[in-house]
Formats: sequence, C-alpha cells, structure tokens
Amino acid sequence: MQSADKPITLQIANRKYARKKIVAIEAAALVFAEKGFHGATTQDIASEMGIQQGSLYYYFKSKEQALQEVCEYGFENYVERMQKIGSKEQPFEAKMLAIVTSHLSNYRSKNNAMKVHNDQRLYLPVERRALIKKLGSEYRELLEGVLKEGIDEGVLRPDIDTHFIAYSIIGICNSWGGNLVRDDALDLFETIEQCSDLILYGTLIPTKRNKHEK
Amino acid sequence: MQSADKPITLQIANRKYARKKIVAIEAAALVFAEKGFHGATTQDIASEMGIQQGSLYYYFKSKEQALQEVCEYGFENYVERMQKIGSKEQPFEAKMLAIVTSHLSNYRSKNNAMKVHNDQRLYLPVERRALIKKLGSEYRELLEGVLKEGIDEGVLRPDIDTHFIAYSIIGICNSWGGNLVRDDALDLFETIEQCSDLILYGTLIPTKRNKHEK
Amino acid sequence: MQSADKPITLQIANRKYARKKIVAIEAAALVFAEKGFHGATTQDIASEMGIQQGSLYYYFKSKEQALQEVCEYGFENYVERMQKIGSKEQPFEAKMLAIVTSHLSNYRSKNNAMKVHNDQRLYLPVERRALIKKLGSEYRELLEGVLKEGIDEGVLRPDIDTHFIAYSIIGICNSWGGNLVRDDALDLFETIEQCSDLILYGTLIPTKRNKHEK
Amino acid sequence: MQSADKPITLQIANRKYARKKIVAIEAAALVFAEKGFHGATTQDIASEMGIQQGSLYYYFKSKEQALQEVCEYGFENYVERMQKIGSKEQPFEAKMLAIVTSHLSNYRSKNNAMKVHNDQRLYLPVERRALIKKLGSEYRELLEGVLKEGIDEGVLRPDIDTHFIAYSIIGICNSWGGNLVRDDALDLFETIEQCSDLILYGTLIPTKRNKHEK
DNA sequence: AATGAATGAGCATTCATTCAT
DNA sequence: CATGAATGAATGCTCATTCAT
Repeated sequence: MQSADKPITLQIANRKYARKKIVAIEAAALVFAEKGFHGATTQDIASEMGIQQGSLYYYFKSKEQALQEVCEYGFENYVERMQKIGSKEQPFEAKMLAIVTSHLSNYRSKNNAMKVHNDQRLYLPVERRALIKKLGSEYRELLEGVLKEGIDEGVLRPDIDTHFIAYSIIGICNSWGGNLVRDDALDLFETIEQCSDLILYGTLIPTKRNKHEK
Repeated sequence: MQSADKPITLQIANRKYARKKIVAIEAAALVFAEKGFHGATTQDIASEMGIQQGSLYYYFKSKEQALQEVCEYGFENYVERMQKIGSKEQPFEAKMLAIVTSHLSNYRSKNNAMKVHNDQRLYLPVERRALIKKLGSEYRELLEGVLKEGIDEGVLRPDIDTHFIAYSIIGICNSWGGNLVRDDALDLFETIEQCSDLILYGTLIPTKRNKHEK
Repeated sequence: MQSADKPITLQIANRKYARKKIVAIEAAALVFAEKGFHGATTQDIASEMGIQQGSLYYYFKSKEQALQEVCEYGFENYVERMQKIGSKEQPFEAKMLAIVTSHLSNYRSKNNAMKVHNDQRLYLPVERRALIKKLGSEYRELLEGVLKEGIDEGVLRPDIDTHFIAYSIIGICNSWGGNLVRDDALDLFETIEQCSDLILYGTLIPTKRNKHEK
Repeated sequence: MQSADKPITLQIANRKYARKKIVAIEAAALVFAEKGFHGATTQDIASEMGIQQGSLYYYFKSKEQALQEVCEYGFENYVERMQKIGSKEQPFEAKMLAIVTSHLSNYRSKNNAMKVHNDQRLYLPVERRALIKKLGSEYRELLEGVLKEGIDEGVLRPDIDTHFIAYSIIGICNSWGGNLVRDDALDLFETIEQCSDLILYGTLIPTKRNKHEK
C-alpha cells in the first residue's frame, strides 16, 4: 500500500517523524492546558517529551506554531462529525444527544488539545487563527442548521433564537468539558445525558409550562 | 462621620489612596483580561494607569497580588446578591431571571475583573485562592439551595441533579459573559432573557414533552 | 543657562542618561570593532561598561539599534567638516591635506566607531541604514565637488574621473584608518602626509611624466 | 600520469571529492562574503551546496576550518603571480599595471574568497592564520621589492616610503575590489587603468609639480 | 507618592557539532 | 556519501522586582 513515487526509507522516516510529531503536539497540549500558553515554557514541553529543549524546534518552528497546531489538532474531525450527525435521519432528541456526545467525548480523547483550543486560541495572532476560525464557524453553523430543522419539523419551539441556542450549547459543553478534563472521576456518559436533558427540557416541570404559553 | 483617632490629612490621604487603588485594580483587570495573567506585563498595567513601572509597586506588592485582588474584586457583592435573591418570596421563574441578571450584569459593570476571575484564577497558587474558592462555593451552594427549593415547591422537575444544574447555569452565564465582554454590541437584557428561558424551558415544544415523561 | 520649560531634576536626569549613553555607544563601538557585529555579544558590551547584560537594554533597544547608533556616531560632524574644508579659500594641495587629516584624525578620536561604520554597517538591514547612507553620499559628493573645483582651477588633470578619485581617496584613507586603529605606534601625521602626497603626486618622478603626456 | 600506489577507483573517488570540495569552498566563500563569518550559518553553506547541514562536515571539519580554507584558497597563486611580475624585464609603468591587474582580476574570478580573506581573516584564531600571514607578508615584500627597483632605476621618486606605498596600493586595490564584488556592472579594465594611473601619476597636472620640487 | 536606574533570573530561539544508519 | 535526528551551550531579549532619591 506504499505509494510508488517515494523510496521506502523516506516513507519510514516520514512515518517516524509523523508519529513523534503527534507526541510533540500532545505534550504541548498537556502543558498548555495546565499552565496556559504564556505560563508554559518550551522546556516544560520538551521535558514532557523526554527530549532537550533545543530539540523541540525540530518539531515546531516556534512556540506559537505549537499552539496553533495544538488548536487545530483539537478541532480535527470535529466538523466532519457534526456533518454526519446532521445528515442522519433520526429524531431531534437523538441528534442532540449525539451532538453533546461528540463534543464531550472529545474532551476525554483529545482532552487537553480541546481545552487549549477553547482557552488559549485567542493568544494567537489573527493570521494564525484563520483555519481555526473557519472550523469554528462551520461547526456553529452546522449546529444552527440542526436546530432550524428541529423547528421546521415542529419539534423545537419556534420562538427560540437558533444563533443564541447554538452558542449556549457550545458554552455548556465547553464548561462541562473543562470539568471533565480537570476531574477524572466525573462520569462522561452521565454528564452527556444531563447536558442534553437540560438543553432539551429545561428545568421546569412540564405541567407548569402552561404559564409560559400564551 | 470621620473616626476620631486619625488626623484628617491622613484620612484624606487614605481616601485618595483608596480611590487610586481602585484605578489600579481596574487597570490590572483590563490588562489581565486582554492578555492573560502571564501574557501581561507590569509595564502594561502601569501604562494603563499612566504611571511608571516601578510606581506600580506602591499599589501591589507583586503581580500575583494584583491578580488575587482583581479576582476578589470581581466577586465582591456576588454572594450577597445571591443571598438576597434566595431569601425573597417570589416565583421560581423570577428568581432564575434575577440570578442570571445578577451574574450577567456584573460582566458589564466589573466586566474585566469577572472575566479575569473566571479565566485566570487558576494561575494563582492555591494558598492565594482560599477566599476566592470560599466565595465561589458559597455562591454555588446558594444557587443549589434555590434549585432545591424549586423542587420542594413542585415547580422544578424532581429528577434533575441540582449540583449539575447549578454548574451548568454558571457555565452558560460565564460563556455568555465572555461574549458580553468581548462584544459591546451584544444586548445585555436580551441575553439575560434568553439564558433564563433556556434554563427554564429548554428547547422542545411543551406538547412534545410527553415523550419524556414515563 | 537652563531652559525654563523643564524642571531642573529632569534636566539633570537627562544629562546623566546622555552621558552614560555615550559611554554605552563607545563600549559597543570597541566591542564591535574587535569582534565584528555578529561575533560580539551583548554580554561583551555590558561587561565593557561594567553593568549587567540586561541593563544594556536600558540604553539600546536592541543589538542592531546599538550598531546603528555606533555607525551614526562614527560619522557625526564628518560631513560638516568636509563642507568647511570645501568652502575655504586655499590652494588645492592644502585642501587635500585637510581632507585626509579630517578623515584620518577621526580614526584616532572616534577610532572604533569609524572602523565599525566602515566594516559592519552592511550588516544593518537597509531600513536602518538610511541616515548613514545619506551622510556617506553627501560626504563623497562634497569630495567630488572639491576635485571638480581643482580641475576648473587648472590644478588637477582634466582627464581624471572625479567619481573614481573620490572613491579611491576614501579607500586609501579607510585602509590606513584601519591600520591606525590596529596599530597605536603608527604616526598619525606622517600617515596623513604620505597619503595626501600619494594622492597628489603619485609615485613617478616628475620628469618621467613626459611619457604620459600626449 | 596516475600515481601507481592507489587503485584507480579510489583515485576517481578522490578526484570527485576534490571537485566537490572546490564547490564547498566556493559556497562557503559566497556565504561568508555576504553575511560575514559569524553572521553565516553552516545551514547557509549547506543550502548553497544543495546538501544537508550535517553533510557539510564531510567537507569541513568545522566552520573555522572552512573559513581558513576559503582564505587560503583566495590567496592561492597570488604570490606566484607577483613573483613573475617582479622578475620580468619591463618598464615600471607596465609592472604596476600588471600588479593592479593581477590583484583586481582576482576579485572577479575568486571574488568572494578574496573578499573573505580581506574582511574576515582576523576572526580566525592566530594559530590558524600562520600560512595566510606568511603569504600576505611575502606578497607585500615582493611588491616593496618592485617599488625599490623602481627607485633604483630612477623611475620612482626616491623620497617615497616603499613600505607605505605598498600598503597603500593594496589598500586601494582592496577598496576597489570590494566594489567590484558588490557591483557587477563596474568595468574591470577601466578600474584597473584608473587605479594604476592614480598610483603612478597622482592627481595634479605635471607642470604644477614644480611647486613640489625643492 | 513617584521615578529612574539597575538587576538577575528566566525564556525562546539559534546553531555548530555529533552520530547511528 | 549523505542524512535525519538530536544535543547542549550560547545568545538576545524580557520582565518582575528593588531601591535610592
């Protein structure tokens, strides 16, 4: 399954490099998540990888570049997953559960990178944020699309502001995502269920809702 | 109403100092909010105040001390207000509106300090966080108390986890608070209304809620 | 004789700073002259001044800035002196002597700065070289002007290329200037005399010059 | 004409190595000429050669070694050519033209190496400069010899200081050599003519020279 | 009450050099 | 012959902090 245009040794070298680059990104993610971008040192990252400080520059051109790559890594596959969720035929409640699951489970697999993306991406100069911004917008727009569909299907209240709700969903998820990263004991599935429950049903007892209806 | 044990000139001096100290805290809050604790320099804060870098140490013993004071300043009166809200006799919906209002309007008045409290307080060494932690816990516990009352009164669904919901409310509010600080054009009252609406009623159309009930 | 618009203490502070800045420039000049711009370290310069490395940045914003200031310092008064020489009424031979004297004696007073200007200025990015370039051009043009006058007055051979000769004079002077800096024992006045003698009369015996005339 | 004690394949390998070594020296010369010894990196040289940084050490034991070899390469054949010029029977004027031609034309063929020799050789530790120094002294002494002969033959003014004039000739040539390297448009032969003209005849009109004679 | 000056430790980054493959 | 990978020391620069005035 090797492409014919490159010698095998080079492919191996590339693969080796690529593997270690992932290690580098994850080390950077861990350190940035714990200490913040400016509070972290390249020495911290290098130590985390078990290499010398200077050697880090074989993998990142600069500390800023490292932050950028961590943020992008944290968002990888994110949009795709939202696309899949949106395109499937299933009741709205199931979609919402899938959305929250996708968002929160990411915190457990690429936990640090996501946290870094949320908390530290603004320390990047705008030039470096182009891709990250694009992905974030796409994500939110897809989410808004799901919500609009929900309204069209007569499942969601037509008076909600999809833009506002989309932001709020992301806000709740990020808020709990932070807790998930900080606290290993927190149960992922319980958290997912409670989040989607809150988003769907709010806190009031249904029968009391008559008050709300005009 | 001046205390008799200090000469008037000193009192005036103190008053002047106190006034400028507030300026210092707000300058620090602004800078920390924009650049993060580690990304900000004492020079930045001094410039913001229009004084020399060295003179800053007349107001703060250290940069860390400044962060601590900003965080505490950001939380001032917070707990008190929650206490008042909890003790008043009023329908749950009104209480929730009051809670969200208290939380979010703070972002517009002490905006930067609150943002700093949320985003940067973890960069303080634990020993400096004692007061801040205590205030935060009290706040959350009061909020949980309000929720429990709601359940006892038969207004809130008894199956909700008050701990989880309290955290979520704070999460949504902080998330939107960040937007309020970042985006001056965002309408405060509309945001407040939509937040409490989401928390109370969720997103589904009431009649569809039958699905949820067993 | 103090200007009325600034408090005396500030004037003193400025004067103190200005004095130490000269010390800084001369220290930098010495170090750059000895080791070259890239071979010199900011530690070297600080040591030469008897201060800590970090303190150097109180006087120079960057190492490059230091080089720029050294180069400009090395050329200070240079153009003015050439202007004076050109405007005086005196035989051409005397003017040439004055020119060489001006150029070479500078190597003994601001010796290192001049050497640095000649050898290292090209390591400055073009933006930083604007003033230095302008001064250099003015200097050469003034020199060419003197040569043209010499031709007009019938003293200089009309077949010489004033542009070429100006460059050559500067070349000879810089070449000997380098020796003057390197070798303290070298006699300044003898060097001056021999330089202007060579420029004026060449090396051939006059009577042999008939060969040259057509 | 192959020496019998080495297998042909090795000789071919050596020849190949020698050819590439020249390439290496010229790459180093170019880079050193442009950026200075300390301003140049081994990466720069390797890039210039189209090889990897680490591979450079196959051709040079160290960066310093590279500088040494560039300087020596720049001076190769130099002394020999001066010897030839000195030993030929020809009028002094012709000799001077030959000397300047030899010196300046070298700047166009081995241009960078010569420039490096002139500007950067002092960054070599003394022990590495032995050969270079010896060659330089020989060169200057040969030149002085030619000048002395000129005096003995009654062509040169007996009052000139041959040591001073030799240095001056080298100074003028190096000064113009730098220009030749920097400015490709500069005409080599014109420059040569004007240089030797200046050295021989100075700038004054012959008839005016009476003033000079006592 | 404020400042100019200095400090010294820390940090990101560069780079000559080495070496197993 | 050549390279990828790594090293470790050095270096320019920043910055919190101090202190005499």
